[in-house]
Amino acid sequence: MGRSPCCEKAHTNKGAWTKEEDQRLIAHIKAHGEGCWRSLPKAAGTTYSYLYLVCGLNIGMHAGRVGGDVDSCACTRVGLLRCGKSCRLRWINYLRPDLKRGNFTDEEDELIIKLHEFLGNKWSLIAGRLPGRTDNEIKNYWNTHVKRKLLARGVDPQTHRPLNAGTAAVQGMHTPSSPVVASGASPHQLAGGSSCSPDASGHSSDADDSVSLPPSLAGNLGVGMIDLNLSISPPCQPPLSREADGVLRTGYSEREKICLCLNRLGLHGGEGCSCVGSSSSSSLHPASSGVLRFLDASLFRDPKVQ
DNA sequence: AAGTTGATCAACCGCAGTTGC
DNA sequence: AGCAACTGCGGTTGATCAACT
Repeated sequence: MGRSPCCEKAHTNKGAWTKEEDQRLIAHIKAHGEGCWRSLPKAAGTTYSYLYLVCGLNIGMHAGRVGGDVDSCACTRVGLLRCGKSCRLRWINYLRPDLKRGNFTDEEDELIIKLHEFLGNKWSLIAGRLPGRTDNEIKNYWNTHVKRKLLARGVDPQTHRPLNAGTAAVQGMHTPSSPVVASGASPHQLAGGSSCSPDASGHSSDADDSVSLPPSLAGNLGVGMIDLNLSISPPCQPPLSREADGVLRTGYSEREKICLCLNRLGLHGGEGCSCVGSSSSSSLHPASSGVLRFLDASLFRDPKVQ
């Protein structure tokens, strides 16, 4: 069976959040930051994060330890008895100040459809490409609106194939379970480079950072290149670094990029990398047939960490 | 006006992956 | 290395509201 619940059922509220609970959560996060539910108190034996979060609104820790004197704990006075998981969800899906409210635009609709075609039900990845939208929101929107929209178009919302067409009719198409990626790469790995905005021309500023699509698929999507960088907004700022020649440059160095040579991860130019010797970082990688070459190091940074 | 049905979406649950001891 | 605990994700549920009968 699965893990035990993240928190004790006793002493926690469930169901809809009240305004007061929202305010307390917002105040706590403003004071301590989002990361608070991760940071456990170390000094008091076996503890649970929700206890820290709950009581962090007031005195710090829920009676010191699980099984402690709950009645004497400020939690009971604070009145926000929520499991940390629930707090996180409430914050991410509802209280975060950068959330976009209101209906989805047609552009967002189409982007969701395209991303879903590539990624399947990877709602968090899709949400990462729609600033201000949450995975939960997109998931709900997909299930209530987009599915129907696609069915009305005669498209299977799961496979993105025509509902009554044979497989041969859409050769070159792929499904989320058989994505068009470099061999050995999963849909999760179908990522471009930095999350920097496209330049004024509307193209990615670095050809390496986009994913080339086979003509059949590109035609279907109505695009030639689609930027599938899946890092979470805000857009990255490539680091400023001083190179060996003493000159300050921005951007990621070749060795900061994760190389997919030989279908394994490693540093570009490192052991097993067959890129070495290629004249330019923009040249197509022989192992990836140009579909996917690098996962930029920025993808592995915690976007919340500035 | 009351009851029923359908749509929407916030919140919960369980699991997998990750982290820290 | 192994285990316990945490985090984050996707699937599902259930409360609420609007439209309809």
